[in-house]
Amino acid sequence: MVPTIRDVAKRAGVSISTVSRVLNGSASVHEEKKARVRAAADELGYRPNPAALSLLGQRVGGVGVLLPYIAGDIFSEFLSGIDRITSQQGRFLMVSSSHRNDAEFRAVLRGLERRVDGLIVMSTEFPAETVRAWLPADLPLVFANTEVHDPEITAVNADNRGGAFRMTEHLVERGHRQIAFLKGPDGTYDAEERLTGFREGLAAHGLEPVLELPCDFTLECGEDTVPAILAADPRPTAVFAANDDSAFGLLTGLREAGLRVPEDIAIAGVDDSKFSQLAIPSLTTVRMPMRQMGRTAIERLLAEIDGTNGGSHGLTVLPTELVLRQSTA
Amino acid sequence: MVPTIRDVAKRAGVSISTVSRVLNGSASVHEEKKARVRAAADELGYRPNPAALSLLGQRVGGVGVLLPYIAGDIFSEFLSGIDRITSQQGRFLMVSSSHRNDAEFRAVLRGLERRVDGLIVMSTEFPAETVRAWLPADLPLVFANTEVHDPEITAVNADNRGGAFRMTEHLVERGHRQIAFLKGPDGTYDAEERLTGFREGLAAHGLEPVLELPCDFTLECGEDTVPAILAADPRPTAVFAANDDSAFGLLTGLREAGLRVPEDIAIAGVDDSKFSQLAIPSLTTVRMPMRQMGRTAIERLLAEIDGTNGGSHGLTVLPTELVLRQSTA
DNA sequence: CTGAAAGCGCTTACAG
DNA sequence: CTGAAAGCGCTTACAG
Repeated sequence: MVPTIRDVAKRAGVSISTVSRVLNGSASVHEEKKARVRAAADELGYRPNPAALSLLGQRVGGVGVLLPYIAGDIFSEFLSGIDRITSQQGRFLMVSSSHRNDAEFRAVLRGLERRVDGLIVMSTEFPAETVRAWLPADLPLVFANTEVHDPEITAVNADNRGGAFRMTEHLVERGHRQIAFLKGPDGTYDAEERLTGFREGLAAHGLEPVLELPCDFTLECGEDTVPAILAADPRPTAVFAANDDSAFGLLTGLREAGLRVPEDIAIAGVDDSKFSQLAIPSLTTVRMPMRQMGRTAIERLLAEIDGTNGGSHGLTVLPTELVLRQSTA
Repeated sequence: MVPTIRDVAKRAGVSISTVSRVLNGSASVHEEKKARVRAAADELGYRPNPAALSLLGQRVGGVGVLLPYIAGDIFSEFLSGIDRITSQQGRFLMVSSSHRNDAEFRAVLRGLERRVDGLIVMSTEFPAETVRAWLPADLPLVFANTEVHDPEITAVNADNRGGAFRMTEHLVERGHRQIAFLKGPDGTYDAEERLTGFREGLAAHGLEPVLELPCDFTLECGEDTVPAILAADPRPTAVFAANDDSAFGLLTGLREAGLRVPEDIAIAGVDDSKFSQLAIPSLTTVRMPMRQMGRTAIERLLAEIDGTNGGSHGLTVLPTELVLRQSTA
């Protein structure tokens, strides 16, 4: 069996209180006993039971992360930004995902909330205020990439809208007037923001959207959309896809249809995923700072947990960056 | 404050024992009280404190996953294979990674072991027997993609060696005699297995390796290796890279050097990562069944946790599959 | 300096 | 059927 504090006490010939004091350094203890306790604990490989600590209201040392879904290199960037810092601090990470409806979402939340010191939630489906209300008011909480209005809520977003806006301007500046948009999943925060940025970008130049096509961030739907794009009249000279994956799908579909990118049609995406520089042609895109978003989120969460944030809440918006490559050259 | 069983008892006008019995259905309770307890628990939003349950030796409901590192679409496939099943069962997932040396590895293990009902460990650096010895003997444990010899250990691997063997044969059959190999990180299980498969594949045809180049599974090292390949005498007519990412790096570097793939030099990888079919030329590769590996690992772990595995341990080797595309055509 | 005792939130024999 | 009590592994006043 796993040794308890009682085993250590017995072996060291002291009371469990003394063991506790030595191991936590919480009070002065006779040097000799101190040494005996340390030795006993070492020999037994004693480690306090986290459940007992947590019952006493101590920190559990864990941080929960809730993602829209685990798969995807974009999210693993985000996660590794968090993981680097938590594992450095000896904290552990609880990761959960796939919450399609609010019942599922709340179930996952319930499983997480009592087991961690704080939570990072990336919710593209529910606004921060809604999720906040599902959780105990005293649970440290940071949102990422989530719709938020209440300034009391701590959150870090990327400038989805601004990035899409500037990408649209870039296309206009390159002479495009018929620009189609490949949408992300309906009702999804980042997808909607990008669409809005696109529309605003066009409007800023007195243009109207010619074509807004439904898609869902996947390669497949990008590829499937090609016929609709080619059939459009007037046919768009550029397509701005709401993410890189669907842009890759476009690239493939267009090549199969015998079109050249960017000569016949320009393509742009959002994410700057690993392959965007490798694609042929390489993909012009809006870089989403996922790793930095993870880092910022965990830093703000830890500050909140440790009470060192001085009550500073509110939204941090990380800048996005235009990455110009061959697909719009 | 979060309501406790005591609050529910008070509200329902019964003892905490009765509350416990009602909520667990562990004994028959007067119907009327039952209803009162249920109502009180509902109104209060009562949920048992997982720490208390865990102190009593009950299952905590969690599964830990230890990965070499979190980033990478390959691992997120693995994770999502696990996550699908755990979240279906209302279990939670604790994920950890980045263990560069054994001290770090053991620290992560310690953080995990008491907080979960079982553990899935993907250890490319330490053999299963070693990791096993670092953990309590009674902790349900499944290894994935890890060197293992002891038949008592439950593990699921992909047939790295066989896949590399067949890929090598494929290259030989396509007429290549000067085949270079781009290695993975030294001392890493899957990388070593692939190298072995390569050598055995050559040997089976009476060939010798002409060039085995150090690399570390990254795009960058793949690209950086190109000069060495071009400088080799005799120059290889094919390069087999230990993973897709380094193969993509090769593709880029070779194109920049003005070589055509596969006409001037054939390229193959391992993984069948998302982008391999999108690359130009599309990449011939060995498909690693990461999602299935995750699914199998979690299924075997849950069987072990629930004691429904009938004591069946041992290694499952999932087949890998040759995916022939343009880069070796 | 140090031990006995209370208590964190629960479950489960043990008595009724 | 139901409550009081013990106990899971710890920490922390409380007395010495």
